[in-house]
Amino acid sequence: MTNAAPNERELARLQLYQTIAAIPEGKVATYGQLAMLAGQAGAARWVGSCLRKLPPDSKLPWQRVLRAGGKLAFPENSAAYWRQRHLLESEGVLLQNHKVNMRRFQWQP
DNA sequence: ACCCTGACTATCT
DNA sequence: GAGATAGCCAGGG
Repeated sequence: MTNAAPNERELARLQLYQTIAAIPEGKVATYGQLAMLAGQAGAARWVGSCLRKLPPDSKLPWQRVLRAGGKLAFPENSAAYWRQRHLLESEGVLLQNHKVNMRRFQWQP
């Protein structure tokens, strides 16, 4: 370890993973929401970077993480978009006009 | 230390 | 309601 200070950052990352794992099937959360729950309010982009680093075989329900407006974070023409969309729909999270109705599907811990 | 990038957001046209 | 803009945090070159 190069850091003398105890890694606040890594601790937050673990808490982030833990929080994401707690999102129930059929519900979704936003990047900003998760950042706040992980004690890193305002760090929505940090959440995204953490998810991007996840290994392909991760058990984490990354598909339940959406943008604030209910849209997926990927462009609609990308493979990742449809991968995530199919996963969500198989859990009962439906999309209308390329976005999820947050009023209905957002997780509220 | 500086600059750029990104699985982000809120606000204003 | 769809773009453009400006904040935002953390990483990496």
